[in-house]
Amino acid sequence: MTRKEQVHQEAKLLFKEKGYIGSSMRDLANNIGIEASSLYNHVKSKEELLQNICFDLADQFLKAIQEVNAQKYANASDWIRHAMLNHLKVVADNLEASAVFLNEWRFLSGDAMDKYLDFRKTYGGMYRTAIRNGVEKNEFRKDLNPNLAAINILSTMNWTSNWYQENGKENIEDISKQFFDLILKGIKA
Amino acid sequence: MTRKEQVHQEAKLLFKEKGYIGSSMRDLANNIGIEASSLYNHVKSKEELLQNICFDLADQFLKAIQEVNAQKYANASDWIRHAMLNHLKVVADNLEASAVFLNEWRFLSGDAMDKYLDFRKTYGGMYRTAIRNGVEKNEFRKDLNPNLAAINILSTMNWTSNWYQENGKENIEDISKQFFDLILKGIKA
DNA sequence: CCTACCGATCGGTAGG
DNA sequence: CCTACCGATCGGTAGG
Repeated sequence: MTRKEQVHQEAKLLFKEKGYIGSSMRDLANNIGIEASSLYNHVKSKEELLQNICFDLADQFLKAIQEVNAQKYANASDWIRHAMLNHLKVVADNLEASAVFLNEWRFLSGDAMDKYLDFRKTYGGMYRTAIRNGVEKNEFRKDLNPNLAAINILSTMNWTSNWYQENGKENIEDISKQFFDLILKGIKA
Repeated sequence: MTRKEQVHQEAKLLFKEKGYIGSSMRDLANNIGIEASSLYNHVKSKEELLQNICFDLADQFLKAIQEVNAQKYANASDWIRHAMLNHLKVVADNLEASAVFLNEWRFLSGDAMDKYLDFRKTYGGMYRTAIRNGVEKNEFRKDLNPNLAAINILSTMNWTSNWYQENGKENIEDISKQFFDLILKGIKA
C-alpha cells in the first residue's frame, strides 16, 4: 500500500469514528505517524478525502446494479433479490466507507453535493421502477405504494453498515437472503 | 416560548442541518439574535443541548411504547402495529430532534453515551421479544430470524426522519399502516 | 517529509 | 444580555 492509499484508508476509519467535521488533519496524520503538513503531499484538501470515499463507493454500487440489469430478469422479484445481494456485498466489503457515505455526505460542497444527490436519486429510482414493474405484472400487491416499498428496502440496506460486523457468525449472503424474504413475504406465517 | 426554550428549539434545527460538531455556539446565538456568551445564561454547555435533545426524545419513545404494553395485546401483530404507529407519530412530531437523535448521539460523552446505548438496546429488545412471541404462537413464520426482522422494522422507522416532511400529501398514520403491511405481508401479490 | 507558521474560529469565562 | 478576552485548535502554506 502506498502512503497515499494509506492516507485514504485511514481517513475512512477516522471519518466513520469521529465524523468528517470532528476529524482533524492532525488526528489523521497522527494515526499514520507523520506530521499534518505532510498529508498535503498526497492529498489536495480534507474535502478531497471525503469526495473520494463517497464517489468510489457510488461507483461500486453502480457497477453492482449494472451487473443485475445486464441479466434482463423477467421477474421483478429476481431483480430485487439480486440487487439486494450485490448492494449488501458492497456494504459488507466497505463497512467504514459505507458509514461515511451515509452519514457524512452532507459536508460535501457545491458540485460534489449535487452529484451525490443525483446518484442517490437515480439509484433509488431503479428500485422504485422494479417495484412498479412487479405491480403491473401482478407479481406484487396492487395496493402497493412503490415509493414506500422502495424506502423499506433501502432503509434496511443502508442501516446495515451500522450494525454488521464480519465476525464469522453470519455471512452477508445469508443476511441478504433473509432480508429479501422479509421484503417479499413479510413476517406472517 | 421562553428564551431558554428558544435556545433548545434552535439547537435542534442547527444540529440537524450542520451536525453537532459543525454547529458553533456563535451560529446558534446568531440565529437567535444574541451574543454567543449570552447563551450560557440559559445553558450550561454545548453538550447539555445535545443531551436534552436525545433524552427528551428517548422519553417520548418510551412513553409511546409503554402505552402499547398497557394494552396487553394477545397478538404479536397488534403489538407491532400499534408500536410502529406510536413510534412514527413521535418521529413525525419531532423531525429535527429525531434526526439529531439518530445521527449525533455518538458525540455524547461518558455516562450520557452509556445511558443512550442502554435505551437503544432496551427499546430494540422489546421488538425482538414481540417477534419471538409471534413465532412461538405460530403467528409468524417459524424460520424467522427475530433479530433481522426487528432490524427491518427499526431501520425503516429510523430512516423516516430523513425523508418525511409534513406537506399535507401523506399523513403519518397512512404511512405507518403501509409500512406495517410491508413488514407483515411483504410486497408479494 | 519536516519545521515554523498564518489567520480564523472554537467553547467557554470574567466582570459588569 | 453585552464587551472583552482566554488558550486551544483548525485547515492549510512557505520553504527547505
